Amino acid sequence: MQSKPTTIKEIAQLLGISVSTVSRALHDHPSIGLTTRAKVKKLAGELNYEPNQTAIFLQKGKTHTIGVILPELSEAFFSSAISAIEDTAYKKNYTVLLAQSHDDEVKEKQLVEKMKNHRVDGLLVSVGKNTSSFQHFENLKKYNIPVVYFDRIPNIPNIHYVACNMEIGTIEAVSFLLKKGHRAIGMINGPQTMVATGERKEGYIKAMTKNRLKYDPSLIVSCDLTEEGTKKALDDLLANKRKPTAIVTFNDYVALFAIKYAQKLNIKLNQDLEFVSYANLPLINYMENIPAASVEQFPYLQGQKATDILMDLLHHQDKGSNEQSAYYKIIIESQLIENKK
Amino acid sequence: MQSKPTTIKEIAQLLGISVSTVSRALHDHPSIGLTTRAKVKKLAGELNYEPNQTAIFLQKGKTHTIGVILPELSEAFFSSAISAIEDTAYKKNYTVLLAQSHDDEVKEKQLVEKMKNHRVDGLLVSVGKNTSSFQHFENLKKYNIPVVYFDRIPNIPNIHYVACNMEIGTIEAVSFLLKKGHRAIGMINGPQTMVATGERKEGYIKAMTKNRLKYDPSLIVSCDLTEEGTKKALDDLLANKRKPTAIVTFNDYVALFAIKYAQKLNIKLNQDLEFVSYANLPLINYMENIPAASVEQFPYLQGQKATDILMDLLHHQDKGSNEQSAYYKIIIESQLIENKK
DNA sequence: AAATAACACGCAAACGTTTGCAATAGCCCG
DNA sequence: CGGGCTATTGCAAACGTTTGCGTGTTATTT
Repeated sequence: MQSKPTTIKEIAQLLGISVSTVSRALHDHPSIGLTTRAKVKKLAGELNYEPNQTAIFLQKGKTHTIGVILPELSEAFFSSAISAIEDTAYKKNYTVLLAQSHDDEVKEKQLVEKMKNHRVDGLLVSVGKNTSSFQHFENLKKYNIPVVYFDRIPNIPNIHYVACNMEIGTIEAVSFLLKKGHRAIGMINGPQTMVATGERKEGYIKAMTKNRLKYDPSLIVSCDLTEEGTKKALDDLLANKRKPTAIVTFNDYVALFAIKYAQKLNIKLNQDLEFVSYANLPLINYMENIPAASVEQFPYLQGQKATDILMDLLHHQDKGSNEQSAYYKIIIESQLIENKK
Repeated sequence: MQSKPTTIKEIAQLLGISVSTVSRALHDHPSIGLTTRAKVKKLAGELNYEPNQTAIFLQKGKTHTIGVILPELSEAFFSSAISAIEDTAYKKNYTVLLAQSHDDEVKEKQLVEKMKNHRVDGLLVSVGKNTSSFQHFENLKKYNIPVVYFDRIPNIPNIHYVACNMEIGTIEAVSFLLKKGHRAIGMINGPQTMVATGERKEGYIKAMTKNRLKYDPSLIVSCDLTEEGTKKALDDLLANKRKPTAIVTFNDYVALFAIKYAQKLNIKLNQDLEFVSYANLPLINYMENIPAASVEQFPYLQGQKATDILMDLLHHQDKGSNEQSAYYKIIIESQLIENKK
């Protein structure tokens, strides 16, 4: 009962014709007669013939498969991105090979090797936060495997990437609060080491100066993004000589920690203290007490764009050959979204 | 500069020996002399030789790849599960091919075909909530592609699966509410088509009878798991002649929809109405108004076990041949977790 | 009616690897 | 010194496709 899948060879034998004819008939090659074509297709249908992709891969040197390497599948941002990637790839008839680095540089390197051995046509990467060398990715160029980075991109030249710029969104966020009358606006920012922390700070300052307001450094505090750290940061801000009436937080997790803590301190939300955050969590839709607005980073869109770029690269790599000094550098502007309550 | 990957053939040519010798040398075949073996390995190292998996796949008929089909990658439960699957597969040197059905039966069927064409060695499946026929999965048996179902399992015999039994958790959940003094306990259940719906209902009934209480069918309502459906279900329950003081909801999404709606109706949470739910969302930790308790379903563990089973099947399928009437049926007991607020 | 074009199909190589079998060499032993 | 053995290596088929080229048949042209 354990039937092996039908092969082109069997069809050929059964019909008394050659394999090449069968192959061509199946592909509607013009040089095959209509009657033969019909016969072949009929039998193929009856035998439930499905081409063996591995054989085609070997023959064509293309696998119609793209690899995805990212830090953590279970993080909301990435699971949303991978969802987009899979959707987009599926539409173009590509399959996705998945792997997570857990922010481990060594594992990341192994995964690149593995992807190469599996002969993926291209790679989508969001680099681990500890990754310092990007040679393992750069090596792929030699093998003509294009790489598109997204969200967490390496700081090196000559790469394709799509990322989200936090500055604009931050300016919008601060402006939003200013327009609502707030003047003392606090910020619970991330660790100094992260690029995103700098972008947020810059955005904050630009928004203030654009509105001819003085920038008060004491209103920006760092935070390690844990619940405890958030509490401490909020305490600091509330103890400031200029007590903020609104706070921009590094991300939704921090915002929710802060909101929870503020409630415990009997602070009236959206009255004594208003929050604006960065949307890492799609789940915010399900909640009652949420930041008044969020800076959206569009994980789904990022995944989609990155995949589109990769597809484009895959379909044009034969032509432009070595002259292709053009690199995709897509910046998605973050955008403030007012949360409906 | 665009070097093609090194092949075994090139190594053979460079060394003036045959490909078979190279192949065997690389695999430490005993019949190859030590000196040749060393020479081959040295050159292979220098040329950065990596075996072409697609060729090996074709030759061996095995791809060392497992397919995963699940409804929605961006749902917390599944992203946690896929994370476990990838981790476990990685340890056994397998790669995972990923696809989401979006609960669309037609797409699910296409994906099965695609997986088959890609010659995955085995399949991990969580079926879509509307899937009514499972023939597309059953067909894989003929091709000797083992399937392990997890979480959302079809109600058919002779399959391998790992699932979480909702009954125990539900009994615990209802008992928890009874102990708190509730007598009119409502349940917003899922669609009748899902196995999990039945289990919840059974658990509910058992908990009631165990406590010598009468089971009132009007207190259990179905729901399509959407926000609108949830509102309607809650309306129904609140209009019941015996108005419930506590409600068990099908999952956290439903719970949060219900909680949001209840607040809009000015119902005092944890006072007029208490909720218990099933934990699909790790993010519930970040929120203020949450169900009093949740039934944990261990997505990571489920993914892990399912992958282990599949690995086991893959490594023993040659032997037992057709005598294997033994099917893995792993039940993970759900467990009530009281949410700290 | 002969030359030519158009059509339909088959042959065989190629993709990179594995592996059963054959072949060669060197060696020991009688 | 020849027979047999072992240790090493090569040959070639196989996995399932695709595709350039060649060939035979039929239809069209002048």
